[in-house]
Amino acid sequence: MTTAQRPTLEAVARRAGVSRATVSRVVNGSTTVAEPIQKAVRRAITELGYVPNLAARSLVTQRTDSVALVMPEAATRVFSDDQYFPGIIRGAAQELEAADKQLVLMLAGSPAGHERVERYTTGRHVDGVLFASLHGADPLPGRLARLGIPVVCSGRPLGGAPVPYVDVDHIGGVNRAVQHLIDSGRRRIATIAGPQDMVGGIERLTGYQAAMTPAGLPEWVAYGDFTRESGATATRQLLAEHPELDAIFAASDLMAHAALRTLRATGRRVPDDVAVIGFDDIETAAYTDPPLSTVRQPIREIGRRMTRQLLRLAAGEPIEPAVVLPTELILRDSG
Amino acid sequence: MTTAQRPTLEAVARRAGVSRATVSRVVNGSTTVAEPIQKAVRRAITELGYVPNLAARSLVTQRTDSVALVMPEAATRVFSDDQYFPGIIRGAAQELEAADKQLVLMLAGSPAGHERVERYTTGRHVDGVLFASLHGADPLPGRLARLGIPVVCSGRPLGGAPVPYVDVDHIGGVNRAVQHLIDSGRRRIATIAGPQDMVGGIERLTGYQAAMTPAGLPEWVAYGDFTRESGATATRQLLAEHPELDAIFAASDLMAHAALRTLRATGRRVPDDVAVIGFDDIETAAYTDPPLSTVRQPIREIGRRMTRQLLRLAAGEPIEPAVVLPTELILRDSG
DNA sequence: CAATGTCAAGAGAGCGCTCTCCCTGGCTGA
DNA sequence: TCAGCCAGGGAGAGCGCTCTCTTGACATTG
Repeated sequence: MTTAQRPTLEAVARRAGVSRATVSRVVNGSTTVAEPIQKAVRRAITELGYVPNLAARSLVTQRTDSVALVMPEAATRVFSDDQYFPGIIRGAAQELEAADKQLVLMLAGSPAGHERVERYTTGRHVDGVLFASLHGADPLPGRLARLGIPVVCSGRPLGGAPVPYVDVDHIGGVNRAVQHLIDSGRRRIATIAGPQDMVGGIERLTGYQAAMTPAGLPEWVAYGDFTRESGATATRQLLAEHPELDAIFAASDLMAHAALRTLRATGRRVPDDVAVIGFDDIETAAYTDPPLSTVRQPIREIGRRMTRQLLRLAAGEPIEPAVVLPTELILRDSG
Repeated sequence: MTTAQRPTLEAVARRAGVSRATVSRVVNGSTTVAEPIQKAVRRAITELGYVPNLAARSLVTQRTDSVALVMPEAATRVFSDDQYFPGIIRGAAQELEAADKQLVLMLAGSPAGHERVERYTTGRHVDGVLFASLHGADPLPGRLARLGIPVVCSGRPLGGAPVPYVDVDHIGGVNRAVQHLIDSGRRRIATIAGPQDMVGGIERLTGYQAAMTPAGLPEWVAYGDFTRESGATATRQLLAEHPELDAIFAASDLMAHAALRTLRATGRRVPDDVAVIGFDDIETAAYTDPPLSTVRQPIREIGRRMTRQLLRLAAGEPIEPAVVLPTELILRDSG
């Protein structure tokens, strides 16, 4: 417990011999305060160690200077060792720091968590809400948008809610990757697709098809959920159904990593017998055996752009409804 | 922009035909309100969609119902693919959710960031502060504690500030790991130590020494900063100085992973020629080649316990100044 | 030289909530 | 019967800040 009461505007004003209003003006950077008075006020502020009470400020300004970052992922995937969420967090934190706003992190894995997020965000306890990686057609972003609360999603929201989003060019990136496999002579190219209730999962599969169909090649698909375990299962399944396959595109690096191991366990050499390309370019990708070729997506940049869009929205500025960032094919040794 | 003004206590009170005070009592769960009135108030609340204004509440209660989680790591290491921070975040988020409090995330990598954290936390904008993984002897936790602001650190704070903390048994875990190497016949055991300005780095080295010295074995130390790059460099250095080494204990799994690869690149077999044991038990550890033996630390549990301690502190309850969680030796194939 | 304009600074009204009184009325017990 | 006592509910004073409105001092103009 502090014994010393925190100094208030009033105290600063008395000490500087001015009114509360003037101190407020100085604190908030108004230019209409004469130089000597500004100096006196600032001195009083440092002498007293004055820090504005944000609750009081919020009460009158109707702003909170904080934004929520919601991660509605199932607990298993969030924070597995893929770096999606940490990347988004860093990008967002960086932009918010520049804007001097706070980042409130909310995990909405459980139904209770989701309800809590809803209560909190609809209660306008934040100036805006960032959604990282929606699952399925969550109605919450649309509902918030309709309430007039600024919202930006990472990844195009399924269900067609008119919510601004930032995403990467999944289709183009995967298309290039699969085209590269075709160009290097592969003809029996399978894919481990991601979950089909997430836009990333859907579009990466579309990208695969967009390269395979025009080439007249057979499309072999197994489904995973982006994790290593699911990647191993899917690889075994593909090998059982199509033992002659000579390449695999996996919709995540974790699944690609598992494919690498599973292929080796069955005596296949990578890339000699089977080429493998992943998606994400996680840190580990450069350290697999062999190093993994992959489609890089600029995760931090997604977080940054989302935040910038949100801040504009909150400031009442118009923004484009969709920002799509480029992906890049990183060729290492696996394919 | 919302056109509809948010309903206030006043509005609910009018609708329910009671006073503001009574509504407040119902909202805050006072028992001294008669059943029928409670019902009426609750109905008015749902009908109007009333959500309390937290700023207004904070202003009078002097609580914010939020706690800050500060990550003062250098940008390079935070959120590399080791799972320390995500783990802490999840653990903390989980406990805070149960207590219905918010998690405010602050990255204090840069000097500006650190200054921002200081301003924010000393300004009492949160009910308590969690520090994850201090670097060096940061004076901030001690300063906050002296201001009467609840603080809990992950890892014993260097510099001897009397701040409660939650840590794992680094020394015991490493000791067991190195002892295991000795027991399995290794005699030329080197270590890749972590940064010596972090308590984890220091104590893991101590653990190594605590096993080696009594056994009368030579102590070979190279230093890294927990990252893969530093692990590779350290391994090369150790091999140059002691080509005859037959085991390496690395103070992080990332460094151990790099050691695995570097050893293989020099033609050594793991574990036949050189055994390797890491620390952390990150997800990737089970997927290295060969799968990595390591000392597991319960990261999520650290986050949970820190938060529990903090909440107790904030509630004015007494807590033990240090909580030390056990570590566990996980034997896979590398050593 | 009076009238007007300009700009800096103060006064004061809330923002939406909690919480401490204080009042009311229905019961109890002597 | 009536004082005495609660439990339940209302009144009202702020919490610390922002912001509009107003005042006051001085410069400018006809």
